[in-house]
Amino acid sequence: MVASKRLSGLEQLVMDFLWAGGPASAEQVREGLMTRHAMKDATVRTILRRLEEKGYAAHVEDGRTYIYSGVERPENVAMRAVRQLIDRFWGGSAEALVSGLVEQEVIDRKELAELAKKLAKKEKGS
Amino acid sequence: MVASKRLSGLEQLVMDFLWAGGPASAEQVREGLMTRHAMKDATVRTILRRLEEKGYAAHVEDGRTYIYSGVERPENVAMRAVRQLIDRFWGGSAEALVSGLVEQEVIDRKELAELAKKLAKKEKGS
DNA sequence: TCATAATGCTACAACTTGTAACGAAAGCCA
DNA sequence: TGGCTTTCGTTACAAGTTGTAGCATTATGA
Repeated sequence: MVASKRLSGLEQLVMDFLWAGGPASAEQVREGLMTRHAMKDATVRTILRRLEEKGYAAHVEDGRTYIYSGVERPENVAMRAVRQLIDRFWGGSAEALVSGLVEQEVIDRKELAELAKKLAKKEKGS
Repeated sequence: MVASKRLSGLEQLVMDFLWAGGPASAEQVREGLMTRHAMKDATVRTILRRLEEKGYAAHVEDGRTYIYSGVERPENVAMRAVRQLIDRFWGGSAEALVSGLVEQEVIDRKELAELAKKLAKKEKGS
C-alpha cells in the first residue's frame, strides 16, 4: 500500500521522528517528542495507530513491545510530494522547478553549476 | 496576510483554476470546473469565501459581480511549499533536493547540466 | 413591478484531529 | 502466588474541517 493520505501536524511530527531516529517504541516516541510536544501515552499510541492505518508506519513485535518504523524511506515520500508540486505548479517539468529555485535564489547559480558537474561525473563512475 | 493554511482537495481545485485561468466570477469557476467536479452555485461560493478567509483568494466587484483571483502568484505559493519540503526532508538543502531529483531520475543529468549552463549565462545577461 | 441574477447568511452530516480514559493481558518482584 | 507495572486494545469525545447546499435579500433591467 502506498502511503498517500495527508498527514496531520502531529502525525507529521511523529513520522519525522521515526524517519530521523529510526525504529522506536511508543514510549520512545513519547519521550523523544516530550520537549517539542508533550503527550500522554495513550495519545502517542493513537497517532501511531493512525499512521499505520494510513500506511506510513508499521510495527514489529519485540516481546510485548511494538517497534514502529516508517514503511517507505523518507526520500520516496519526499520525492512523491515534490512530484505532486511539480505537476501542480510547473506542469510536470522538473526543470521549471529548478529554474524557479534559482530565480527565487533558493539555490545559487554557481552552486547549481558545480552540482550539475559533479552529478555528471558521477554518472561515468557508476 | 500570508496564505499558509492547508487547502482541502476542492479548495485546491478551485485555486488551480484561478491560477491557470486568471480572475473569474463564481459562475465562471463553476462552469470551468463542471466536467471535473460538478457543483451547485452556492457550493462554489462557499469554497471561494473560504479561500478568501484563508488568504489565498480575493475579490473585486464588477458591478454586482465578484471577480475572484489569487492573492499571491502561484510561483510564490509553490516555492513556499517546496521550501517546506526541503526543510523537512533535506535539512534545508536545496542542493540535496536537486541531487535527489537526479538520482530518482525525475530529471536527467544531461538536462540538468544544460539547464545549469543556460542559467549561468542568463546571470551575465541580466 | 416582476423575473432574474448575484450575494449574504445559515445549516448540517460526515470526517479529521488532538486528547485521553479505562480495562485486559502479561510479565516481574516480594 | 498475588499484586504492581508495562503495554496494548477499545472506545470516546469535543472542536474543527470539508463538501454540500437551501433560503432570504437586494439590485437591475425589461
